Amino acid sequence: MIAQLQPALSESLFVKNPQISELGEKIISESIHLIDEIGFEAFTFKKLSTRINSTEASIYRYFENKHRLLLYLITWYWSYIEYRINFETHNLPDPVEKLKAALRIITALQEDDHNFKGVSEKLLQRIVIAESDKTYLTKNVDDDNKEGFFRGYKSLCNTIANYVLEINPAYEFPNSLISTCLEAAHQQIFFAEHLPALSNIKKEKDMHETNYDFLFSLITKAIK
Amino acid sequence: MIAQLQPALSESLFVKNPQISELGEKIISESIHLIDEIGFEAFTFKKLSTRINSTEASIYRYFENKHRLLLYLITWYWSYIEYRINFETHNLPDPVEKLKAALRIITALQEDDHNFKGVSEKLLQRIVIAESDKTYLTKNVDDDNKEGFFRGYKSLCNTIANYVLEINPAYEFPNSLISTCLEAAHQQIFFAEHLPALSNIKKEKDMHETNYDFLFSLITKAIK
DNA sequence: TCGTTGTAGTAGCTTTACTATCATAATAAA
DNA sequence: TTTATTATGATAGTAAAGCTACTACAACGA
Repeated sequence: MIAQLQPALSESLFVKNPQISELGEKIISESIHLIDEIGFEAFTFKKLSTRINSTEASIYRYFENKHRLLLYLITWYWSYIEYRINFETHNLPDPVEKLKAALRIITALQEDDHNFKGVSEKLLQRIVIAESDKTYLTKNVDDDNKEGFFRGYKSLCNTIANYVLEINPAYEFPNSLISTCLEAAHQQIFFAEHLPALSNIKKEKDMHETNYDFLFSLITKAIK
Repeated sequence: MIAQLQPALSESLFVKNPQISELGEKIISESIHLIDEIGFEAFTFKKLSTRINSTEASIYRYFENKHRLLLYLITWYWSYIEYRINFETHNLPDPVEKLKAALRIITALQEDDHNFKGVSEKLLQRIVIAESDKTYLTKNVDDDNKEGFFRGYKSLCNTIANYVLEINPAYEFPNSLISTCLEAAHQQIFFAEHLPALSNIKKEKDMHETNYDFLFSLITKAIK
């Protein structure tokens, strides 16, 4: 299981694999907490280092910069989601059921199941909601893409787009539809919490269920 | 016309109104060029000041920081879009036609029509595509929202959501649907250009038309 | 026990983000 | 015409961010 959860990380996402040393693990688990607390802009290696009783320079030995660390965390999250989707859809013959299962996993509030030492899936989901778009909204997208940093996200999008094509092979925009919904899946939660005028999802009662309903009906009607 | 295009900017978006002085206008027009060229992260008041032969301190007299300047630009863009939508839909009785007109304006490649001195709508649209999400993806969203900084965007979303309700008063998620589509409208262009695996819109041929088709069919099917 | 390698810490540098002070030119009010 | 106000510019300074060069040391295999 843990081997599965080691994401197929493009070699160059890190300078040195953080999963093989104690310091590396502390960097990962504490960066998740710190980014969630203060946000990615205010997050620095300096702050992280004092928190884990280490030094800035030591963290730079694992990650070239904080942007790469964020990319690592987000990539980890999506590969974890894709692993769970593959697991859950494995014996489902009906593509509609596969689509439902995938959407359930994506929209659900993640619980910490301690699959990997120190990684909080719950906090990671909050980071995905608030920070994931920043991984690609940079002037380096094209280079980062060439390096394969977005492979995990693209793969997830493609997996689900293929369910769509199984349901309706004639639908013209499967990838656009799914990327739109993957983005909306976290955007709508963010809007519900911070800009409620932009959403009909209410913060209080089963926001994640409502989000699922919204997206599932959006997809199924679109591809009918 | 120009009076109309002066966006209803919340007072506190700027320290001093940039529209009333030559320096202010240079700050606006050149910041658009500079942000488009080097991206918002690399953009600094220092770089902007040397470019307009002024000083950092002078720019700080207009905007508290670069984030507020970005907010100003994005707000300007959306109020310009809403103005054009109001203008174009003014005499349309059919809500479907209003929806179409709005979506056309949003998805179209903007042309510079020199409505306002030095402001390039074309470049502004590119900034919206690449940078607009960064206006709200911060730890300050709630405060910024209380200050009314997102009023323009929320108003636009609401205007179009009302067309949706006119078409189908029973539809449950008008605001979620439209905010999803407003976001997708620029995301899909970004994906087409930088992460093509996430989109079926091809960079070359009438990408904006295809984007319109994708979004229009998405909305109409969703609310049927 | 020597040398290689891996790992972490110290110290420094440059840039960013911002503020404070002073000089001066232009404009408006008395 | 003098005076006050405002707008910009010049200069300098601070704290933090982002990054790098250098050094220390422990573990290990030969």
